Amino acid sequence: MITDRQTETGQGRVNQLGGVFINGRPLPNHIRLKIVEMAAAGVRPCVISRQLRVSHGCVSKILNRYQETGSIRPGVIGGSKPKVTTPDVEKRIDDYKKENPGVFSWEIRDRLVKEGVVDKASAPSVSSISRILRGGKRDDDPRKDHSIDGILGECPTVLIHCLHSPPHTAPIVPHTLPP
DNA sequence: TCCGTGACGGTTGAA
DNA sequence: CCTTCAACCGTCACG
Repeated sequence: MITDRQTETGQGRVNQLGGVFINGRPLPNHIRLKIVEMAAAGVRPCVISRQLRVSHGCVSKILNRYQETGSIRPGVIGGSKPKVTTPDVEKRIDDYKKENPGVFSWEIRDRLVKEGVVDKASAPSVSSISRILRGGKRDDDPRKDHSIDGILGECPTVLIHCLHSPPHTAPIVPHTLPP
């Protein structure tokens, strides 16, 4: 059985501060907004944490992210990175390297094409190959920089303006609907 | 007391 | 359609 007051749906959980959250899922947008609003208004993080009943670790993280990226939104969850090479191709590259550790990337590319492992047109770039050679890692991760910070309409001036409205009015969320 | 950090248990979604 | 698995989540506890 689960402790605390969980909702019937089993989704809601309550943290040490009495705040509701859903484990594994981002905080709702209006709370993220509020955190940034308050910080912009000069409220200390510890106060924000207590008042909104969000763990200080989370407040810290969200504020930090906002400072770095200018975005209120959580990162992109789930899915896999688009792969430029198939697992099969990666294995071949690995094999070639094992046979001849000093091999150049362009040589590998040539060989992949020559042996018909890949089509000439769709062959991985030399830099892709060298990346695979180097790390055995995945290709580079431009995921974060891809984030488009404009789409939310989260202009700080708007946030501050929100803040100035009387506390009893409903929080004005500028149509920030997650897909 | 405040806050940065990372382990932890969790969910997600393209491949 | 089902499974994988690396990405992110917020909370908690430590320092």
